[in-house]
Amino acid sequence: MSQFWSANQTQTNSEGSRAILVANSVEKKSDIEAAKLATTGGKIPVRPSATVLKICPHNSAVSCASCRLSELCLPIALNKSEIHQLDAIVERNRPFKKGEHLYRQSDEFKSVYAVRSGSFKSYFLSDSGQGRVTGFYMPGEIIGMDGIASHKYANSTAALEHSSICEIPFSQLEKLSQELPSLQHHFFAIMGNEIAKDQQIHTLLSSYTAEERTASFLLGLSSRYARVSLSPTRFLLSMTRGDIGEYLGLTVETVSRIFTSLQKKGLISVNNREIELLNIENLREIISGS
Amino acid sequence: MSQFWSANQTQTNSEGSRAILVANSVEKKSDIEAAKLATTGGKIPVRPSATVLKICPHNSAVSCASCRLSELCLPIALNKSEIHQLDAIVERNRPFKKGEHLYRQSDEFKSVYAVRSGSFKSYFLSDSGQGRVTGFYMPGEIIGMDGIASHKYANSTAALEHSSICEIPFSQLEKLSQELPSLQHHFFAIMGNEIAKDQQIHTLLSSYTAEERTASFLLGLSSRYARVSLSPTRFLLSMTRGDIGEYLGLTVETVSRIFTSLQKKGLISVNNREIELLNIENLREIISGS
DNA sequence: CGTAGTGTTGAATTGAATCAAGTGTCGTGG
DNA sequence: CCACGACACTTGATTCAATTCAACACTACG
Repeated sequence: MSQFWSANQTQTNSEGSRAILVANSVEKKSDIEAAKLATTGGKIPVRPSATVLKICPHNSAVSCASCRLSELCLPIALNKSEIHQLDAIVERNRPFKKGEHLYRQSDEFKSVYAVRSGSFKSYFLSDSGQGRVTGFYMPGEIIGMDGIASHKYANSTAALEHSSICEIPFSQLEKLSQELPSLQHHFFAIMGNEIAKDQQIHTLLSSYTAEERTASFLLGLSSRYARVSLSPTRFLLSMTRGDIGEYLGLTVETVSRIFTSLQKKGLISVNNREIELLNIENLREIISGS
Repeated sequence: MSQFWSANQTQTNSEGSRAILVANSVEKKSDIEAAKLATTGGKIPVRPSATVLKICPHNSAVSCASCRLSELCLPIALNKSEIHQLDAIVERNRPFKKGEHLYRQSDEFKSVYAVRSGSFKSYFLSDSGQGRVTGFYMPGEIIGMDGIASHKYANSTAALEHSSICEIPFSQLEKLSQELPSLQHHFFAIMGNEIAKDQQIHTLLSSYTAEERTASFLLGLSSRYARVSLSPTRFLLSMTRGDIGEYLGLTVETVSRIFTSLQKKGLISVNNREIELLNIENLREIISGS
């Protein structure tokens, strides 16, 4: 039994416990089994659940207060009563199937979304029809801020695997931010972070080689997996090589070639969507040695 | 007498009036002459000035209420009394000389800045010493939002020409946003706009050719000049070819070559830093034909 | 079980980088 | 005010990293 983690999985800390195996396979497990897996050894205490349903990572009945992502997502820095107020405006939609769209380019902007489980990609379609991936989103991350200024989403966003999200109507978020200074502060920070991140990618795209971009991408994923308590060294890619290429400004073929070349160098191990980072130090050196 | 406009210049609408000639030359004109130029035919009414000094584009005595950029910059959508409150927290610093730094990478984040005149570039220095330009900023635009999340600026920012700015201490901006819903709303919009803009550049860098990037850059400058009532077809570049290259992910040589090639095609006319867009339609076609 | 989508690998091509040599421009100090 | 030096820009020849084209293998799913 292999051990590659996707953002759909609940990784545990105790050695004895195990986790769900393959991306998108969650639904194939029985609720009972999923419950057993998820309740053993989780870092963040989960409210004793009335029904097993509560445990499924796509379950829409979790409140912000009980969500295991609460310390990464919007509720950070809010106190209990404030979280309760936030909770009231969050809409927990039905899960999204792989390929389903959260919204499409130039749809009217209404909400931002927090990823609860799974993952999403945003992409921009140019007039000439070809698309470019502008971002990947993992649990705890916020989607849709590109629509705030123009009241229309600038990108389309689709689920990469079976995923679930929390919808936060923006006008209500604004209203609440007016009442809760720490929410306003935190949302400014979230947007500032998005800006800083986008500028890093600007640097990456304008000066890094294909190998540097790819190494940087893998390390980025790694630390984002770590953030949600999944293994930073072994994980499943939810996106295709094509998606990665469109994101990094490379072709599918180049991405594939770089993966095999990094493997030959002993830095990573690739098997389809399964990635293992064997030597994070040397991966870092690839980037700084530019 | 040529007619190329820089962000330092005050362009007027009436045909009879003239404007200051060359970038960075403002200080060489007498205050009297500058005053005469600036007061004739300006679109936005300027308060009758007690001293001629008021007219200089770098003059720090202008209030938000009287600033000709007020409808582009932060005060947008604020009413008179609100603008007054904003005014109270804005610090109008001494002008910056060409090359002077507003802040440096990893300085403690304290303020965001609104460009009042001139222009700035932000750039990121990697460990390996080489820098990459992450953005250019023109009058009415906001600088420094990359520092909000981490409390440290992620970039360095320097003046490209003699320039002046309004400093807005961020903690005070937050406090005021708490009181003025429309300020909060507008600042969310400004940040959202920065995010959308950065994602556009992501697309540009990951799929456009050198020619497409350059055309897109020129058209972008053009519409930003138009925003501040300067000619969208004739302007002076305040940045070097090297800066442009670092921004677009190209080398100096390539930028230079593309400029001459676009000139040969009759789309633009280049003379040093003087740019004229001769055929905006065809420039647009270069981009969409990707 | 077949088909569409995804991934790999190789060979040829090419757009932009690099290397190199020059001219042009600006600001400074004599 | 001019001469100098540093920087900015241009142009050409060569190289190279990544794309393109092409053929094939794998996988996953109805």
